[in-house]
Amino acid sequence: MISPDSEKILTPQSDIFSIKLLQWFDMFGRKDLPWQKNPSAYSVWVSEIMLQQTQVNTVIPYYDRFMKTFPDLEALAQASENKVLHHWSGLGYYARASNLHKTAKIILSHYQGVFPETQEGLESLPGIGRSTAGAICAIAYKKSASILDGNVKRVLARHESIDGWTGHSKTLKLLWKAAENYTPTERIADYTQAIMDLGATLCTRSKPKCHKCPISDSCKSFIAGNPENYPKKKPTKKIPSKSVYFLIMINLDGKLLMQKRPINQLWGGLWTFPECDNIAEVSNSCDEFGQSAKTWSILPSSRHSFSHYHLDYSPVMIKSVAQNIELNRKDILWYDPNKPHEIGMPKPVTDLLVEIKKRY
DNA sequence: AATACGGGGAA
DNA sequence: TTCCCAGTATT
Repeated sequence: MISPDSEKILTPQSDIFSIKLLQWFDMFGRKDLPWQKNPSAYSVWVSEIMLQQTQVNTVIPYYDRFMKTFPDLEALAQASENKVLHHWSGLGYYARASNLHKTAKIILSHYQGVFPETQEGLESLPGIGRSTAGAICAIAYKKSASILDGNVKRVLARHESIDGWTGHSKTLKLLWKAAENYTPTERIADYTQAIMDLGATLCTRSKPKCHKCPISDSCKSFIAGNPENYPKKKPTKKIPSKSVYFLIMINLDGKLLMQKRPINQLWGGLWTFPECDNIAEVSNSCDEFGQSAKTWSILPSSRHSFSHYHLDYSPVMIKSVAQNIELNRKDILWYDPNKPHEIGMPKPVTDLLVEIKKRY
C-alpha cells in the first residue's frame, strides 16, 4: 500500500501538467535558439511571424539576416517595402512580411514605437492573431497567455484524444479550451517554450517518443495506444495545375524586365517576370511593355507547388531589340543580374536568375 | 465555415 | 507522392 502524498492530491491536474513539462524543459528543452537570447516584444514578434507555418531550421538563417538588417522596430518601419520583402524572399507566405512592415509603421506612428501590452491590443494589428498575440504576451511580457500552434495542437489533441481535423472550428475550440486549461500563471515563458519544444522534439507527427515524454502517464491517446491517430489528417483534396509562360525579356544592356505583383494577391509585392497563358500571345504581351520580340526560345518547364495548386512554368527567353527605354510605370523595372536590386522575388524567379546568370 | 496563401522537409 | 508545419486574413 502506497501512502498518499497529500501535496499531489491537493495539486490540480492542470498544474501537474505544467509542472511536469517545466521539469522536462529544464533538462531537455532548447534554450539557445537565436530568438531566445534577449527576448523583446520586437524579437518575439519577428520570430513568431516567421515561424508561422515554417519550421525552425528554415527560419534561423532568415531570422539572423532580418535582425541584422532591421535591428529594431524603427529600422523596420522606415525601410522600404521592397527591402523588407527582399529579406523574406524564399520564406513564403509573403503577406506575413507585408503585414509585419505595415504593423511596424502603425506602432511607430500611432503607438509611439511601443508595442501594445494587451492580448487584444496586439490582436488588432495586421498579421497578429490569437496565437501570436498569446506568444508575445507569454514570452516577452511574462503574462499568463495561451498559444495554439501546430506543435501545441498535436500535443493537446493526443493528450486529450481530441478527434477531428484541426481546421474544423469545433476541433479548434476544444483545443483552445485545453490550451487555456493547462496554461500556468508561473514561469509562463518557459512553459510556452516547453510545450512547443515537446511537440517539435518528442511528440512528433510520426513515431512520437512517448517513452521519453514527461506527460505520457496522463496522455489519453498514449494510454489507448494510438497517439499517431491524432490529430486527424486534413481531408484530402486533389489540387489543380496551372500552366504559364514566364516572359524573360532581355534588352541590349543584358537587363531583364520585371513586374511587381499586386499587393493583395499571390506573391503580393514580389517582382516576377510578366506572364502569359498561351504561346501565341508572346508577341502581343511584349508589345505591352514596349518591347518588340524578334525571336524567342522556350526552355523546359518546371513545377512549383503551392498548397492549393501546382504551377507549371515555361521560361521564354526573349531577345528584345529595344533599348533600355523609360517605361514610365511604377510596376516595371529593368533588373541587372550583376547589380541586383533589393526587391522581393519568389523561389522560381530566384532559381531562374541563377540559371540565366550561368548561361548568358 | 471555408478558402487563400509558399516553401521546405519528412516519410 | 502526400502530408504537415511556431496561423492569419478574407470571403
